[in-house]
Amino acid sequence: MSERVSSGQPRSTSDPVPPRRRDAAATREAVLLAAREVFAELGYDRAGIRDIGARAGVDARLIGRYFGSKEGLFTEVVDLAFEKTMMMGPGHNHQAARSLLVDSTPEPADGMLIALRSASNERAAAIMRDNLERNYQRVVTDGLAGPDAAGRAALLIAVCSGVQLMRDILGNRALATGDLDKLVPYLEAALDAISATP
Amino acid sequence: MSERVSSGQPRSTSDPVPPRRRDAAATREAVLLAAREVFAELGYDRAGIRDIGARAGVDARLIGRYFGSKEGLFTEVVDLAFEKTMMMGPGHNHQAARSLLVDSTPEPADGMLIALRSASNERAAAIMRDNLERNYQRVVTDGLAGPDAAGRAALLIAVCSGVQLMRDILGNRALATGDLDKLVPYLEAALDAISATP
DNA sequence: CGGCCATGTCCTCAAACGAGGACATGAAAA
DNA sequence: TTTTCATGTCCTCGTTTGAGGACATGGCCG
Repeated sequence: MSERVSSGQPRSTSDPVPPRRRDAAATREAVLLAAREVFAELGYDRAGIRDIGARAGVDARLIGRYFGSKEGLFTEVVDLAFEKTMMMGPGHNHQAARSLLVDSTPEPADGMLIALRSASNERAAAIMRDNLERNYQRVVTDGLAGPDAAGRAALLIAVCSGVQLMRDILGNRALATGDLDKLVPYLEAALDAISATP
Repeated sequence: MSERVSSGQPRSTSDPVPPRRRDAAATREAVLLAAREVFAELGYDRAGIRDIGARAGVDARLIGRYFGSKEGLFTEVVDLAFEKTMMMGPGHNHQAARSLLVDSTPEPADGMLIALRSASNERAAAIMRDNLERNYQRVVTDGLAGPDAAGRAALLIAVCSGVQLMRDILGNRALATGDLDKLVPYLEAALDAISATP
């Protein structure tokens, strides 16, 4: 089965500093960071507040006090995760295609990973939809000229989401091995076809 | 394995409690149909064998006897769901784009819906990846000329998956309302950019 | 016509989940 | 220094999940 976080190893992967006693802000931050990791790995449903608390080195009950509920925590995590994301549109498509196909670390696309793995939950999907439209999609829309900018921005995000789904979540072999560089021009052309002003 | 369906009509959506006699084949069929619906609605994790059994009008325990486990049932459902799916590639892209954007019923894309909603589970993802590569992706690949046909087929499927994710699962408003017909040419052009022989 | 095995139904179990209230404690305020 | 309240910890509860074994029953074969 998947690895369980041991109670004796409470430190987050990016938080190597142990001496934190009573500091609400630092605790909140540690919980948010751990939650972001766990949500990205397991999705909303499979991520448990016990896992998150253990990874943050914090009692699970504290999450309820700070964020109200698991759903409240998820909302804040999604806010953070979509703050800086991969850009698309004219002038960005080559980099986006490369980033999606050949780069191995999906670090900046953290938000999308959370979205893909949490899509099965209706409440989580609604939270992500609102945040996506209000922040990320808005930025992409602003970068587009021509008619139907909002719809085309949604298409661009959809294309990138689909590639990431097939590659990182389903683990499709055609997108995991071989000459992925050869596929970059195709994906780039597809993005250009949507973002180019007609 | 008798082929008759004497004890009832083919099960349909929201079938409450049909009178079931003793017919193993019909029972299997009813369970598979109900499971396909429930998996498409809720995804692998949230779908319970109790739900499936209730919708099929069958004791939940019977599922364990017929299919071994929930995972075994899922495997058979995925086999069925990808049997006939939306076609992509040269000559199909306009119809595919229309089907994804303006058609409201995602009935033929049943398999993709299951895939999108079950992506969070690693075991389910592996089952779908295998089936997708072995059946659906293979057909799309055969319809493509030129180099890197397998990778480009994966890209085509990825694009369509992404659109369906944004539209049907996340419920993005830019892809749910308004003049979706105006977006069809963009999506079609994107698909063409991938499937056209360079 | 009668036996019998496939078919269907019921029970339970162990584990994991989210959420909540009572209590200890340390760090800042007076 | 003393007070005090935010901060952190532990407990339980009720629910739901997937899975398994024992028993009733009915349709087909002998």
